[in-house]
Amino acid sequence: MDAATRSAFVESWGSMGALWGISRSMARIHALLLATREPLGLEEISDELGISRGNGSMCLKELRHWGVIRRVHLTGERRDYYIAEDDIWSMLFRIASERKKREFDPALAALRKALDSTPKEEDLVRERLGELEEILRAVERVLQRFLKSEEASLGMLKFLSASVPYPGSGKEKKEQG
Amino acid sequence: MDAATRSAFVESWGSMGALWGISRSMARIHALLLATREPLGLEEISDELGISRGNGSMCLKELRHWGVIRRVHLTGERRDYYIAEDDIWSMLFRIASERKKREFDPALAALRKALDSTPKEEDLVRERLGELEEILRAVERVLQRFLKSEEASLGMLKFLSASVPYPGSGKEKKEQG
DNA sequence: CCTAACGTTCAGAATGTTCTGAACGTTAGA
DNA sequence: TCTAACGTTCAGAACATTCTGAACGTTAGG
Repeated sequence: MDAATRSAFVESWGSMGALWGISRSMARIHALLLATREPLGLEEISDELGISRGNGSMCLKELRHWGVIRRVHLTGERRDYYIAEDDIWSMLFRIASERKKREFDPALAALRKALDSTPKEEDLVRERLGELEEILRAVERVLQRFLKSEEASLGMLKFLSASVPYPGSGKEKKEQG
Repeated sequence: MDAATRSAFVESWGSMGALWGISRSMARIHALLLATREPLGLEEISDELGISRGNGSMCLKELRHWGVIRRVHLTGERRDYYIAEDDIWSMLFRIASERKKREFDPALAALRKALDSTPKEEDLVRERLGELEEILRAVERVLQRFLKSEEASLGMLKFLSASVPYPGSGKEKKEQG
């Protein structure tokens, strides 16, 4: 891979970090390690990306915490080196789980409480909050099924992308309790 | 609905704004309008939420732009009033479409380019980037199908939440070109 | 024991995002 | 025409996030 392409990949992946909610630097380091066969040390990484050692150190720590990179030791070398783990899916999965718990669940709970305490005569409000609750409940169910198991979810994703019989114009079935 | 509950709902919805990528104030205004039967004016909204008129004005404009609130005029009143539209789904749908286009698509394109220009002998890197590409391609297909039509997508969501035959342990089918 | 190479931490700097409020334009009514 | 009520805008303030780099702890080798 030529330098320009590698750089483009690193930067794009860095930008997309915002989509998962991880910082630019973290995402760039991850991308660099993904795109490099040899283990890299802190200094190399920081120099290559033009960031400070301190920042690099913190990002590497956090990436290890997410389980997406691994620290390795080369014989005869004192430094720590890092390589990307193979399970990229793991990171996406964990971040999704975390965000659901921290951002989605509390909002849904508050919505339900608001709906409960809305008096009968508030027709319009009940209808609106009810519609919203229905949507979010559906989202929640999908997420629950999807986030149940890290392995299964990847299979589901691939399955869904290929062949789910979405209801084109037929009516919906219900099989679930 | 009592004041405390309404307030809790408004604040939770505000926090969840981050999940869709809209600002706290915008989300809070939207929540307030959802939870109120009567149309509200700029001044009432700003006072209730403790934000400036300027900010309120801008948020209302943007919310109108997303099509999730509507400006109404009360006879004999000079002020503009606002009420929530019923299609909350619309906002979620449009934001999702926009973010896919702006954040997801470029990253996938860069990844594909990186993969193309990775020489054959870089086994490990090709494998890693290949896995990532496979995941993102699956995500893209799901998003494409899902974001095709605003109406259909809501039906899909509810369908998926209830009865999709995810591949428990069977093998995947392919029907798509 | 001393030194140099290295990793880590965190206070404060830099940057990015959101909000405020004063200035301005518009309109209805006097 | 003038005034007051209203909506809008945007420069800069306030705030939040991310990054830097100096200080520090640890360890290997001398």
